[in-house]
Amino acid sequence: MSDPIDKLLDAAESGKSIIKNRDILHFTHIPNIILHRDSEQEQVAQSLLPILKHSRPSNLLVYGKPGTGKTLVVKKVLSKIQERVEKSNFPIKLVYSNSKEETTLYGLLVSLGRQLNLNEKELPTTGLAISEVFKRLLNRIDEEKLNAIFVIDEIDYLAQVALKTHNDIFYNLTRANERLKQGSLTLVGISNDLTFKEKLDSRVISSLGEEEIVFTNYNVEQIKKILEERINEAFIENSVEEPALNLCAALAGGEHGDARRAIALIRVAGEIAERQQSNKVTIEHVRDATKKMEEDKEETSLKSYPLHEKLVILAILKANGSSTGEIYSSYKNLCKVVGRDELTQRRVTQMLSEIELSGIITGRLIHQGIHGRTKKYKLTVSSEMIKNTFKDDLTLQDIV
DNA sequence: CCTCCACAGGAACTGATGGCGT
DNA sequence: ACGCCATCAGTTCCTGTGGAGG
Repeated sequence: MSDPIDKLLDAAESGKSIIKNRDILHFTHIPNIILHRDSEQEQVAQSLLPILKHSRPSNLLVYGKPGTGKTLVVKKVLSKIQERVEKSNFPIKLVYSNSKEETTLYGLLVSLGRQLNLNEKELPTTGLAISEVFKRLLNRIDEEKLNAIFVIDEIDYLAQVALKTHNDIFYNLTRANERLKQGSLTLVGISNDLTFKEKLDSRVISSLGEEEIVFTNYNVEQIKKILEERINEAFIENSVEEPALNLCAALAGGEHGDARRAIALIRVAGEIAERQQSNKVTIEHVRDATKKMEEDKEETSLKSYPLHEKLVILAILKANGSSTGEIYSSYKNLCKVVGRDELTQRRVTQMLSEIELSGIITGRLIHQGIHGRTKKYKLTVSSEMIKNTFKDDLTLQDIV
């Protein structure tokens, strides 16, 4: 007679769990787990050594593909150094920001400012000129004689934005020390793209890239070791089968050597195994995990699209494997049905390439001679999946 | 060999939003 | 009250292009 939900919850609570410490299965929660980045840690530490002698270190650039642990290493080394110089007369102020999370230049500067304890009043979230924001950051550093270290993650992304808006933010950042009477500013840039420097002004390159460190990709062996260590801490003993571990390492390591992905994979596999009341993580669980992660990613990105993007996706669904022109007229029909103004074809082609980037559709450029040039798009996800995710959207209900 | 299709995709612009300093 | 500044979705205008068909 008990509620089925209660039953489920009871079962989950009392059921056996094979994961004993979930935190360890999140890539970024590293207590002191070995990253196999000894030499890189050493290099980062080396280049920051001047701090210990109470002087400003050179700016630093760190390269590496995603999931190579570059951010973790930088953070770890910096916080160690910070601990050590805490009480000296050269304490450092650590400021971290990710250019991808803060989509605009303004947002990034504000996030940096907040960490320097500039409040809403001293630094509003909008309304100011960029140069004004920058001035206020420098003023704060100057006033409080801070030795600030700005860690800017995915700095290549920021470089693109700066290039597009013709902003010389990098120049200002790298030359900030010339404007400071007291305190100092050191820049640590982290980038996925080894070639991004070419886009920058040569004056900026020389001061930004005073020191450079490259993180190589993990190979499958290293990924396996990392996984083993995490598994030892996180799972109950002997609950992950050897083949499952190998598959995990092979899947993540084979492509890009992405340790983050490998760890996420083993975590999801573990969760699936628990849900099935299994006491071992098997190859099957890992396979299911890859599938599930893929689907989750697709579903969330599908849900997060604005209305017109959703309409475009539905238009592709109606005319699968067709050209931009056909998709566009199908889209126009859908617009009529839901009673919205249609957007221009230019905008729709742009949307299509944006959607393509997320991997939900794939496009193929085709030259048909006298019949012109088109891109033909195909869905990579099942139509059921799309229908299911769009079912909840009120304006789309009738068409789905 | 030339033409011309049916778009791709870059660049510059617009208008709304939101909030600043003076 | 006013001008200014940054951002964003969207528009307008544009140049570029591989190859079937003449």
